[in-house]
Amino acid sequence: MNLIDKMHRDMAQFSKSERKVAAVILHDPKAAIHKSIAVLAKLANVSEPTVNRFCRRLDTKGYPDFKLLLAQSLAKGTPFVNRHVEQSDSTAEFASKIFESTMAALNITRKHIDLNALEQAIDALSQAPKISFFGFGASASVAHDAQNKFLRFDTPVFFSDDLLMQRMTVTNARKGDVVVCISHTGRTKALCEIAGIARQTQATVLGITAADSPLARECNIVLSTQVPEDTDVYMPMASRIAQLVLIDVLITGYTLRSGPDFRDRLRLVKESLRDSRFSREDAPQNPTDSD
Amino acid sequence: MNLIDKMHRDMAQFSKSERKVAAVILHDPKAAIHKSIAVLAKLANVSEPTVNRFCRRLDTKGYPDFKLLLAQSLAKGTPFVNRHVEQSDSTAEFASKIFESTMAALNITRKHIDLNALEQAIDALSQAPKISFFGFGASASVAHDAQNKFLRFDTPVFFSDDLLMQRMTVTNARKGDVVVCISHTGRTKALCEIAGIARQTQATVLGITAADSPLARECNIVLSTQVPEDTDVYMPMASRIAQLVLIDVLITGYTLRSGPDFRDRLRLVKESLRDSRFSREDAPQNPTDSD
DNA sequence: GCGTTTTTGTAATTTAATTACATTTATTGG
DNA sequence: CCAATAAATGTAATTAAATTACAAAAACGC
Repeated sequence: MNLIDKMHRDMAQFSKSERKVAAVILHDPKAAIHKSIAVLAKLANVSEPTVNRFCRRLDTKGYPDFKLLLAQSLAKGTPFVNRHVEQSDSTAEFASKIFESTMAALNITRKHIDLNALEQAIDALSQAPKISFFGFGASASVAHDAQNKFLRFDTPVFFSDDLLMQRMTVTNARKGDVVVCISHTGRTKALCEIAGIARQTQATVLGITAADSPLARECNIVLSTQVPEDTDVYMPMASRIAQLVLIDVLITGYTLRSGPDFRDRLRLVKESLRDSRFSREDAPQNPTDSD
Repeated sequence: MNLIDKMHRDMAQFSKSERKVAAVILHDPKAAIHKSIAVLAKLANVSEPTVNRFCRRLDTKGYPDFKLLLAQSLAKGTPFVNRHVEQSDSTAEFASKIFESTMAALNITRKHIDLNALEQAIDALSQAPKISFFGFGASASVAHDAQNKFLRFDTPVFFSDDLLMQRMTVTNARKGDVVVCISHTGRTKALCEIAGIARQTQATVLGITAADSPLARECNIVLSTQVPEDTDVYMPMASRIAQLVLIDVLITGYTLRSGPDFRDRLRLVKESLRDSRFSREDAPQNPTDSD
């Protein structure tokens, strides 16, 4: 476990002097790893053995070992954090922030993924006679993207951003069909309605949305994208990426479950794209590319 | 820079004894960080000062400092790597692999981003009387997504997946207009053609594509997505995510450059979406959501 | 308030790391 | 091939750092 978290957690159990040591270290852990036990003791106004005892209390072999673990905690600790873009940011700064926020969002989504729901979702998709994708606004393009991916298989796939078309399609869903509803907030009325209609047709409704949202309650299976609320400053960015990667996971599961036969067909579809593009100068044609 | 990589890189310049030290450390770096200088010296069959000198050669303050940096290198080391999905993977396994590969791709793209090109791109977009997005296949949905984002501003934006529409639009481009061409491979013939036409109209052609590709050569500004070739096993996944995040960076830059006035307008657009969704039970309405 | 336990500090000890210097080993010009 | 020189390595001494043992002080219960 992370040493810094541990220090925060055990703070209550520390003695007065130990708390002083912890405070100095936590104030600037990066600097602390370059201090000797004597310097640190002086900064905390305690004796050297107190610092040593403090290290032992945190299950380290001694001060040098403690510094080593602290250094590792710092290096590992929260690799990517969500950082807000500021008006004053340089191009390099806000670019980095956006990349890191996105990576942080993916990391969180990965950690909180409900494997059970994921398996159910892949099962349902694998056996579905028909699959349709719904979403509005930014989620519409996620739905569109999902359709593109599933088009490579021979299961009929539907997507439209037209409300009437959507309602018509979903009304005709049959048992076993999968209706995928995508929404970051899970509070888009039109989409909840679609999900509701789908439920009545006995189709399997799969939500890629916020847990415990109105939409989630309409769904049979929910894959939640637990992206922190404040991730998207001006518009949904990281949350949408998380949705897309979830779709990637779904289609990978679908492909794996379809077995080698289907994967051969997939390769054929890709090879059919060859003529539409320039050949590579330096390397053999790669049939896995597709744009 | 990573100490371990550094050791590998500088191996040739090391002296005989230094190489012995390096070998022992590299053989099991994790164990090395818990050894004293005496133990390490004995293992490498060299004297203690030789180990010390070795540390200094790697620009560390001494042996303890070296161990600290080594520990950090180990903790940090390749946080996310591209790992292939195998037929035998469990759901948890391939899900993790996809998430990590995507994060790895983003990490690489972030590192290799050409800040100069990025600034030029944002400048061009900020001043463009008209912006259009082009892409085929998987990149079409990226282009579509880009259009969605830019629609929130009052600059005219165009996107279509119809080849004729695209050609018509691009033919009418004026100087200052920005034509954004998106392709993972950069070898899609139709897109290169579009880019070529755009160039003749004196519009600024911005490519989000592979460096040194046929498409890249047609562009005025290139933002390259340096995703390893083998990232996308069955279909473009990580590369497309990288493109999307690049779009996010572009629009953020665009928004920042537009100043506070435009950002107010953006908020108004978002607030206009309120009625279309359910209110939050537990928290105030968040005007930044939009799907 | 007194005995007990816990906490903290002082001083001594041990261990580790570094420096200064000597020796060996390679390198080059004649 | 052999000095002369430079580079590399090791030995021993020095210094710095960390730990231990023990004593003093503070906190706690009765």
